[in-house]
Amino acid sequence: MEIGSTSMVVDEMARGREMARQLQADFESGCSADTCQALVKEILSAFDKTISMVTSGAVIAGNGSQQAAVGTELLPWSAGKSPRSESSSGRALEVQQRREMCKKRKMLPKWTSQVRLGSGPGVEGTIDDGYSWRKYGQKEILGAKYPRGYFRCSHRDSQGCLSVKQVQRSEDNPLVFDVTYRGTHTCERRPSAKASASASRDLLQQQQQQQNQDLLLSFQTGLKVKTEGLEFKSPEPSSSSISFSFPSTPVESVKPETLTFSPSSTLDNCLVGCGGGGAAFSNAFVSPATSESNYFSVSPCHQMSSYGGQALQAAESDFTEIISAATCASAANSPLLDMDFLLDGVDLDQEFPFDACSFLS
DNA sequence: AGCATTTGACCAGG
DNA sequence: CCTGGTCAAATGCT
Repeated sequence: MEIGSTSMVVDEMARGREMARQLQADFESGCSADTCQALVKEILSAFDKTISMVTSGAVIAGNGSQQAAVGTELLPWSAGKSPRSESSSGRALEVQQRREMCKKRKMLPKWTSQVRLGSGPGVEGTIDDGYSWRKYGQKEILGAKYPRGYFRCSHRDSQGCLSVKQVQRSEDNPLVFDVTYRGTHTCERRPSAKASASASRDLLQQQQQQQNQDLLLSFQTGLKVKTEGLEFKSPEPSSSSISFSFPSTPVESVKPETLTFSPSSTLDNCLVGCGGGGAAFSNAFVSPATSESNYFSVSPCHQMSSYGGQALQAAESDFTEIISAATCASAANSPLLDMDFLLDGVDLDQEFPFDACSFLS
């Protein structure tokens, strides 16, 4: 975690403002899409850095020299040993660290998303948003019909990433899950996300072209996302990957499903509609963690090589497992932004690799 | 064997 | 004291 000061935050915000001005000027003068996109990335990067500095607790308001050491250095896990294995002398320190950690967690930004899954007995799915999550607990909640699952970023130990999420099935609608995120990702995205998506695209082109055309048609028909409240639109969010799987019912019978991200408090609505009997969904906005080109993929085959076990388990019983791999990385990394994507015009052959191997089985 | 998940226990806050 | 959140040993899976 980058240790920041107030001045660093201000600098970063000023940089973002300057970029926005530049973008406005370029818009008026009719700049190229590439130039605008580059500026957008820079702006988002500046915002994200700012958020990271603030939410990491690395900034003490009013005095940059009094930076609190509440980054990874105070966390028990960053010490490389189990808190409970410490000696008695370390016990007090451990308790103190735990208190600090709890306080800090409460200060982390928190928002809730509602994820709606498609219906049908065969619904299963998983999301690859470039982040990996590890389940660290499940708890029966008083008065709640369904248990709550607790997930943390699997890079917590290695990179000190504090992002966590809670997944709980909605009582009103069993197909809807409330996903509460806390903390932004400070870890690097899995580099394999894009590569695996490309591989599946190639596979698609070689083996499943005809079947997928039907699926694509169906998907395009049902997949419509509206954009509101955003000055500049991007047809594809950055570095996100979506894996879908579909019920073994005819494609034509699949009704569009919608999932809604509704970040609370400081966030406006982040509404994303997904069609095609959608399972789970995630998206990622332009992230500071990666400067790579935008990528957006949808795969009806749930990429069994990587997530098969999880998907199968999910299919068996609790959809919580589906969400376990799912994350709204966009919200996790860029909670200040609202973005809906109009995908009708997107060339799905290029950008949405399908692998219908499991879908057809 | 290494990794992820499960689950009972522990802890802190209200 | 109760509850939600987290830990970590046990277990399962690849």
